[in-house]
Amino acid sequence: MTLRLFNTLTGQLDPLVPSDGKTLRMYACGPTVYDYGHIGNFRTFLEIDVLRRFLRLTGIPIFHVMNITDVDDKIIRNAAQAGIPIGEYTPPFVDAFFEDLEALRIERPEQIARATEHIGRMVELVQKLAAAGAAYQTDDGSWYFRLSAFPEYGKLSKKDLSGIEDGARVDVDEYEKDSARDFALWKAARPGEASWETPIGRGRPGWHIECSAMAMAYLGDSFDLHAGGEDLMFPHHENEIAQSETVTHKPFARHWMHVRFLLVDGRKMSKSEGNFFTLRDLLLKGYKASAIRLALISVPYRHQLNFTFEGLTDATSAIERLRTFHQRLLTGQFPAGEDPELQAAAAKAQAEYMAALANDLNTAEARAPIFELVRAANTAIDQGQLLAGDRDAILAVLKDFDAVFDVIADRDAEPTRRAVEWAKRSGREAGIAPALLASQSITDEEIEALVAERTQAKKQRNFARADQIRNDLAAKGVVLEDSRDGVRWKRK
RNA sequence: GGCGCGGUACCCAAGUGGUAAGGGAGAGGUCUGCAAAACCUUUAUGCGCCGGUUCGAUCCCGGCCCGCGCCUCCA
Repeated sequence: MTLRLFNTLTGQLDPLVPSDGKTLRMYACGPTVYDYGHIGNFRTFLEIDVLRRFLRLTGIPIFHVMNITDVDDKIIRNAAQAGIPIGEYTPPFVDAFFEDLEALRIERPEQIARATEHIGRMVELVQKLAAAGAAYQTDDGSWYFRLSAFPEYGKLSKKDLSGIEDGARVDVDEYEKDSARDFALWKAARPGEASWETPIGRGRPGWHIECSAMAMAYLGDSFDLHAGGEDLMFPHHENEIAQSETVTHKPFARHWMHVRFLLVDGRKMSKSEGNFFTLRDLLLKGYKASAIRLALISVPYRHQLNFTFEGLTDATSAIERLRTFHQRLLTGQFPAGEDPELQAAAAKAQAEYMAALANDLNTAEARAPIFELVRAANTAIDQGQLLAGDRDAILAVLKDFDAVFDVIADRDAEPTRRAVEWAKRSGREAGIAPALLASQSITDEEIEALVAERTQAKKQRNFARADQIRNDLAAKGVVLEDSRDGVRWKRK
């Protein structure tokens, strides 16, 4: 099964296959570590994670490089405000970023590349551009890319820049660029700012150069896929193409994937609008990491996703349904054998699931056959028709579902616990939802003991005591389910 | 102003030139000591509005209305 993925460059669905016939080599723009990641950031990383996981499910190995931008204007500004060097300012945010990825079950790329560790590569690239006549230095020592050196500029974002007047919306006063659209490759050192002494002068890299340099360092002049948020298409990715292809005269990335922005309550998320959420904000409100993951990946990546708390609640319920069903399969007793209809249903769900994802990662469509199978199987179990062979076939489908969605296996406790600890440690207790604190106030062992006591009470037909225990637990967000096979409990 | 996307039931949302997946929520029922879970029934003769093409359009074309994104740091 070959993934057909929309390619920004060609404007159509193109098959995504490794050009070397083996490993898919991809580069995805990572975070600028000036603050904690917000859900918009994570939507992009989640969608790229879906891509990775689906490729692997189809048997394609991946070599995925992700940069970490640990030097840029915002970092320099924030570090200066904090009164510390950028080398001290960014590490906590890098750690937090990886912790957040883990919480959301986003797989770590094979290669992480930090900008500050690749300055030499960037300098070499600037030198090559200068040698090619595509870069020039201004009086203050900064280097710029000469846009006129790359006639294909705009081919990714389909922009025709010929009609744009120099200086129209660009600040031309600061530096003496040849053309207002020329972009910075290297920024000359300014007093008090982080800088490196290099053959092209003392300074720091412009933003775009790092991705060109690091992508080529790890993936070569040409590679299979480059991905990122839609905002990066222009100018960031356009600039990467210009820098890279001017030097190599080869196509930079063959395939470009752009993830659409998410909206919050119908508006672009921004701090000034007051609709800005970090992952940690949501965890502290009591939403589970799995629900956040599912909510953010359930709308296909090329569509705007309108994030709401209701959507998070919906996702929570959907996950509960899947987990309850999964548990039912694992703990139930089923006679040996196979039911032809259920076998066919499982095979159909599997096929439709894969086909949906292969169609430009249509996650919304991919969910449907899974839930249809859940209903069919639940019905069969209720009627005593599900056999061991059917259970195995259905579990195999769920396994493939979770290979991409990764929400059935319950790993929600740890991220929440860590978020609460972090909040307490950093003076953010006010952000912790009371219900979450209540839930955290009881241990699994205490719950087990109360459940056992309730079972005893029920045997003695002391329903008053049994209900009291159930109500007490409910107050702490613990839900009980009685069944023939015993009592199952879960934290809401 | 330029470029682009979207408007599908109470909410989210997929989708196709031949008559509307899925999830959530609500209502009724089965089961249960009561619940929960599960299952069954139910909630769009309808897919922003108006024209057109067609035997037939939610899906194609044109116009209009509304919302959103990008064009500048931004995932």
